[in-house]
Amino acid sequence: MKRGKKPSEAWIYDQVFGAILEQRLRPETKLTEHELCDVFGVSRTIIRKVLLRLSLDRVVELRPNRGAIIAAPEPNEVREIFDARRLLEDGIVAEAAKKCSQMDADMLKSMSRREHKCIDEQDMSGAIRLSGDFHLKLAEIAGNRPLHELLRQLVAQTSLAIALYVPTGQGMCDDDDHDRLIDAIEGGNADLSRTIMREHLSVCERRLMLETPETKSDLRTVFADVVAAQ
Amino acid sequence: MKRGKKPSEAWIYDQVFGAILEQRLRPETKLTEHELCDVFGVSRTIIRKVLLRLSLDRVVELRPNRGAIIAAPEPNEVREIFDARRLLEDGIVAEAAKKCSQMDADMLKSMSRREHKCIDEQDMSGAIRLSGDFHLKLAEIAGNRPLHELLRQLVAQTSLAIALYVPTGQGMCDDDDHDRLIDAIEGGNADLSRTIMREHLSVCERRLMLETPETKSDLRTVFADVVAAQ
DNA sequence: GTTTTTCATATTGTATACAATTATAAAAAA
DNA sequence: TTTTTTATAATTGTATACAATATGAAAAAC
Repeated sequence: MKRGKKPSEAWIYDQVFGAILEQRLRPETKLTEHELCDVFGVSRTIIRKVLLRLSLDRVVELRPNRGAIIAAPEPNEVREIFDARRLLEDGIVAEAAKKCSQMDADMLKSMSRREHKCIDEQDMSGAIRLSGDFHLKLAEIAGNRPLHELLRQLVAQTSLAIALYVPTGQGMCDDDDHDRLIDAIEGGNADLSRTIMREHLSVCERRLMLETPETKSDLRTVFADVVAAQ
Repeated sequence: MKRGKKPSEAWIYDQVFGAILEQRLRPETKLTEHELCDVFGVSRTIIRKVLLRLSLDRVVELRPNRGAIIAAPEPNEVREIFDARRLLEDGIVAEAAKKCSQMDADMLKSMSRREHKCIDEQDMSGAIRLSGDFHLKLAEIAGNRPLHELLRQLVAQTSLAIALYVPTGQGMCDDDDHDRLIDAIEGGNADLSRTIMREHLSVCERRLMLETPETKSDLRTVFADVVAAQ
């Protein structure tokens, strides 16, 4: 924690969100207000604001009178998030392709380089973060603030889903979709950009182990064949 | 206000939002926490939560150390909101056309009737609300919860924009776009639905006036009748 | 042995007290 | 008069106290 000065609400938000990305905080984990107060050295007033923001980003679930837990989106919900992103980013990337300046393109390339570096160093939470920032930068280039804010929410939820459904250490974005996207955008090719974006999001979605059932296992089902053989 | 029992956070949110829609609260009006506490008979804790939620919906602006005021989106921002809605609702209405059941269609028709009734009775805030609900119902039919939540935010911002940029009493939706939309959706015609929706949103946008009326309101006067009922 | 009840503890929800900051207005200087 | 300064009041930001609710463990009932 920061020395001397008290940590800000935004900083605490980042710390908690980061811990979720790094899977140090697992889904369903209870976030007790008093514990967070102790950890960060602030009052419940601040912690409650952080928890409210996280809950509005659907990263934690706020249950009335029963406190906050780390959210655990069902595979079904994750698919809806990706559907929503395909719709939004289809329009965003097309607009970005029209408006992208040389400075914008340079920034995108720099972000992509940093992302590759994280992947090389096995820093998966860093890679998830930078990947999200890359997509948000496109929304910024597209120049529609409401869309940028909406995508920010979807990216936060996607980041949680990746942290949940991709085993630690396993590669998520070891391809170079982002680089191909930059080329298409830099060339002002809106249609190609859209195709790559759509395909990119679908590839990401398929990499998630969404077939894994979230619900608890039924013992009878699990041992059905063993018992039958008896 | 509710008798005896203290008003809930959600109810206060609705009251304030409703007052904005009905233009009893004008843009730039300062929302002093203590005054709202007096008006609604709750502590600042509750009022601050309401203000935070309203600010996240961009209906009020929360300025650090300087309190909350009713938001006044610039014409430029309003255009971005409509751009964003065209993108989202293009996809939403196409999906709704595919999935719309008879029960859904009946509900849409019922909502449209109620909307026409409000317009006939010059109840403009009611009409704005019902129009928003109609669009949100389409998102519900489309069956994508994240998209529904994102559209809810955009609808709230649009409602504020309409309340701001359309003079009181003047018609906003005196056409029957919604009814034509229902026909296309009921017939499962996705492409036609998209065309109507796109055109509908553009017509709404063009109806808005680009002059900014900025008279502040007095909180006690605005909520006088609500409090008297207690 | 299992379930239900009861009670103590822990946790969240709300109100309020105090601190930090900003707005207002009167007094002083230009 | 106009501007600057300064003190006072008003308002927001944060911490904490108290109330309402939920949790969990021991005792009672079945």
